[in-house]
Amino acid sequence: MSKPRGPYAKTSAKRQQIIDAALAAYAEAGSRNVSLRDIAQRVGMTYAGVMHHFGSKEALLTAVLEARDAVAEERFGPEPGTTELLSSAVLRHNASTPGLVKLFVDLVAAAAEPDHPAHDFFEQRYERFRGRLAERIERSVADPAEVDAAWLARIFIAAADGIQLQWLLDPDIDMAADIERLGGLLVGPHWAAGSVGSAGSAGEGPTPDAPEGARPASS
Amino acid sequence: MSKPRGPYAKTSAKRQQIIDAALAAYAEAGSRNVSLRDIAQRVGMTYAGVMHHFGSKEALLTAVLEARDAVAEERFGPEPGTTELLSSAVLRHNASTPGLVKLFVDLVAAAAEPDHPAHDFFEQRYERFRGRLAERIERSVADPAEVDAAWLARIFIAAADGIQLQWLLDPDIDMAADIERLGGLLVGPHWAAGSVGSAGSAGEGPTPDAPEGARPASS
DNA sequence: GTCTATATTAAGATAGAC
DNA sequence: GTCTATCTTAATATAGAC
Repeated sequence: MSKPRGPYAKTSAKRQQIIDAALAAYAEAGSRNVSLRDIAQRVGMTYAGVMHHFGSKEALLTAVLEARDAVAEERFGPEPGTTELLSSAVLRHNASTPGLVKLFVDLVAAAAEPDHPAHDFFEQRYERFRGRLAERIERSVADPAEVDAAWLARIFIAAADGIQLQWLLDPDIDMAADIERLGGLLVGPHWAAGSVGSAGSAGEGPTPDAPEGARPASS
Repeated sequence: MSKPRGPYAKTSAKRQQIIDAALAAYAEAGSRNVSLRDIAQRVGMTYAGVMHHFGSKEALLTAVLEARDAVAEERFGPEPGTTELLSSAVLRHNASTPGLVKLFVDLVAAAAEPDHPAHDFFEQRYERFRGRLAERIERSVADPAEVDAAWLARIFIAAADGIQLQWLLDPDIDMAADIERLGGLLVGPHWAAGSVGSAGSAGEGPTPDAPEGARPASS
């Protein structure tokens, strides 16, 4: 997956370089006003050169989001479920990169079309995150039989996505605090016991280092 | 506001005709593959003719969403706050028009950009809906001092928006049931006492006629 | 005042030279 | 693997007919 040996090493490096440039472009400019020509210029290439590596703009943007996921996966390790509970820390980090949040919303909206290149990616991504979160919820409550973990997972991810939508229009909204509070209310004090401060508190806990690309289902 | 007398009557009619055509186009095709030329063709006009009436594509699309809001406002009457409680009925209706849901998500994502033509529209729309919902929540609970109505409004609208995002990718999700259940859990049995069945139940209540364009903050 | 016709600009996609 | 050149489509602006 990382650093392939062989004739593709150079290509892979270029790809990563382009992805980084795209990431930077969206972080700075927001998703409007970002063309493939802009991105190409950042890496000292032409538009056609970028197209050669990704085939289409949508493929490149999907690769950008995949790259963020990969980074998150690496940081949190293989233990399933725990990453999702960090969502308030993630939202806190996302608040510093509105361009990337916008990229996510833009792409997921476009990917709703069944024949969109990124459709399968997002479908599987949501499925995966819902499954993991549900599993983690079941293990964190006293009596798993009393909660509908699948429903809770859907709702929680929905709230996280939706609050980012509102935040994009009104940056004064404290996304992380709102979601943390919801977690405390929905699954009780066990929520986020792993690393974030106690639920219900709206203060900004320590949360050592919010990883670059970790989030439950929203960018 | 409606049916102006004078020289603009014909223009106004044309505008409405175009809006209806755009609505139909999005309902059928989804938001990709819909160009202003498609819409123009539906009303027997050229692209430039449509442009004359709206000035830009974004202005037209905003007008479409405004028109839906206007219809909802008319149906529900002036009583503030009650409309929002119908959201599960609205979501049930929205489930039949994925193209329009996609239009909403597409536009709101684009409108996150501060200089986007529809930015102010969405900003005010969310502000308005949050205010109304918060007010209604305060009146529906036993002790208003014990709930943070503003937070509940943000979270509830966020969940409604977010669940539609998931539904676009997985139509098997029962948006209305999920949100109804959340309402019952967050603000208790008083929730949706107006017209929808008792909260917490995932069944599909009667909800006589879901109006064309009513929804709290999502399309 | 309302619309058609046309031109310009920009972006994504493709073909083929090197 | 990278680039030049070209094609297609969409958005925008303008001129002028009725």
